[in-house]
Amino acid sequence: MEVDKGLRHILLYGLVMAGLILGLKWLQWNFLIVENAIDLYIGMIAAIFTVLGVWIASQLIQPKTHTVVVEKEIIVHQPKTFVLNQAALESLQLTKREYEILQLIVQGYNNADIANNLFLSLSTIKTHVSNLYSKMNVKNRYKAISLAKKMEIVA
Amino acid sequence: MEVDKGLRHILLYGLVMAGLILGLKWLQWNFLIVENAIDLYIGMIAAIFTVLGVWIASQLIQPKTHTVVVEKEIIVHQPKTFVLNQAALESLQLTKREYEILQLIVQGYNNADIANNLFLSLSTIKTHVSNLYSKMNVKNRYKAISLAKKMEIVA
DNA sequence: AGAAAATCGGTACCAAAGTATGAAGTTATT
DNA sequence: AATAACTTCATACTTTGGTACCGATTTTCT
Repeated sequence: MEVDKGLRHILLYGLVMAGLILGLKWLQWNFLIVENAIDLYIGMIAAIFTVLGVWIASQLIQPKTHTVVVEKEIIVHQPKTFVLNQAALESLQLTKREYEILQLIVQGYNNADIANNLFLSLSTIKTHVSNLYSKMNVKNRYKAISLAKKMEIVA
Repeated sequence: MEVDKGLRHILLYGLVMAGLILGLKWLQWNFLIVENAIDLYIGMIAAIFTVLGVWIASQLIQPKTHTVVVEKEIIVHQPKTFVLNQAALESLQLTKREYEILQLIVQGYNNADIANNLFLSLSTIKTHVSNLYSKMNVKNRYKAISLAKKMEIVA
């Protein structure tokens, strides 16, 4: 494509040149150019070839490419990957055990299961859970679960 | 800026022209151009002004801008819009009341709240809830909530 | 070393959740 | 009209969850 265009231009230029030379020859022999009229003749040639040069340049100048970046939104129905909200977790001032138990509560374990899981007595779990609720300012596991998820402190 | 540049070019062009004319005059009077050498002379002028034309054009012609649009993909995480899984819901064979109560349970209501909400007695709610759990094959509300959400039968 | 916090455990008590069973009225469906 | 399913309510009971105390270690921090 580019090469074809270049070739076409070169051929066109050659033909225009040939035509002009012939035209000039004709002018030269038929109009008995006087010595004093040589300036006018040269001026004509200068003007014609200037215009030719302008035309050539206009053909050869490459267009500037202007890149426009358009943002295309891709909506993905994908669960947000869990990122622990460290600040929120610290704001609750939970102990390690309390946080550990909270995570088990979120997973749906009951107190007895948690006790067995951690090799602790049921009373201990109850104590921890109760303290946990106090710190979270909730009154039952369901509220604790919702809050913990909303605060992004559990997966 | 644009105007200044245009003016500069016009002045430059004038000066170049003046210089060329002087040069040509000098060539004309000092080299005793023979009649037969007129073709060479004209050729020179043609070439010089062609180049001049190209130069002028290259300076003045604004390159055409070719706009290229590039799409940049941006992933947007959007919470899944709830779509009821009708088939899953029907597979449980819940009654209207049971499903209604399930929805309230998912929203975190306790049995007493549900009773007040539906203007029913606590015993009635307990009965419905118990039957509901039997059909869902779970033993408490937390499991019922997780299952209902997993089955996509509640928002 | 001493104080404070965290951990573990217990008892007692109450509230809520859940099960089992029965009964009576209503609504569909054949 | 008869049957089945649904709805409502009640009683009695068991389990689980939650609170309020308490005491005894262990760990952490100053």
